[in-house]
Amino acid sequence: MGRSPCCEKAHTNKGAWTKEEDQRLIAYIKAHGEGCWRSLPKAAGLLRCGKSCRLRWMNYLRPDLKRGNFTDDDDELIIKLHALLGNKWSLIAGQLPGRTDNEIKNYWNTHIKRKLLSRGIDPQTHRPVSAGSSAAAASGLTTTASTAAFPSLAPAPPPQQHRLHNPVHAAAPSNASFARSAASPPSEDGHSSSGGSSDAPRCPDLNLDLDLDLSMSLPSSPPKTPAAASSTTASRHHHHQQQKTICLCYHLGVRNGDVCSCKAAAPSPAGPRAFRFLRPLEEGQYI
DNA sequence: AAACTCAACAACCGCCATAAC
DNA sequence: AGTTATGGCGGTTGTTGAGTT
Repeated sequence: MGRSPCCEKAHTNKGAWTKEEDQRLIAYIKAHGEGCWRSLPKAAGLLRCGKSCRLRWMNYLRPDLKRGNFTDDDDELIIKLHALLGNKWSLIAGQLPGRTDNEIKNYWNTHIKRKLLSRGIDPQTHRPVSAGSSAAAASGLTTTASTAAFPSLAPAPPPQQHRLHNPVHAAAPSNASFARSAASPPSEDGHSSSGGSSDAPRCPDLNLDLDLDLSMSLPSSPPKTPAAASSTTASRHHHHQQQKTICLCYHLGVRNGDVCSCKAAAPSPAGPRAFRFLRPLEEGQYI
């Protein structure tokens, strides 16, 4: 039995939002906070699907959004995160305060893809696109993802000061399955690789030497208000002031102890729906 | 000036995970 | 324990405006 529609489509507006609709939504959320998106439209006097309201708020109306151009640093950060996470736009957005997953996704598709292609890098695999790349791989070329994606970084020694304190880097060699799950490139057709085994070649020696400060920001305690609980994305962004350094494994949804031995403060999951947890993989199992 | 092309981005759609019943 | 409702995510499409012919 299929899902019922989230709203009565016959009585909802679609398409671009008007200024009046925006004002109604803003006013309502200012007065009542982010709450039940399903009932919000009616309560706010909007002829919109709740889902549409949520999207409009999250991607456009939220006051903490940073509008404007991405910097080169942002570009590089997005590329690095994409190399690590694939098309997990919400996770990537979590590392760029004020940016939304939709914005980053659009930016990726319109700017960064071309930027990488102009560098000769396949934007999905972060490996060289040249015809010889597969041959190079077959011949034992050990180009890491980072050097593939950032040729300019290749000659430089591994950075020390911002060396990942997250254990992905450290744990990967001792747990190849996680290394694959966290760092496996998305399939070539642009879809997420979560659909099981793929015939796309994996990069077994993927050594993401990410020069990132991957300090994650998470609520120090589970959301208590319905509004906070209703939106993990919002809470993620709203709690950037409460910086708490935890490991990337945690942020990726790996429970402490499954594959990560990091002892960093990984509090009880920040709310029941904060993450979609990965199941620890069996040896040799691929995502 | 009109027609066309393309980049940018807002919004929609379908699916998934999970809370709620 | 099973079913349904809801929020959230990623992929895709539609619209718009700028640039080009």
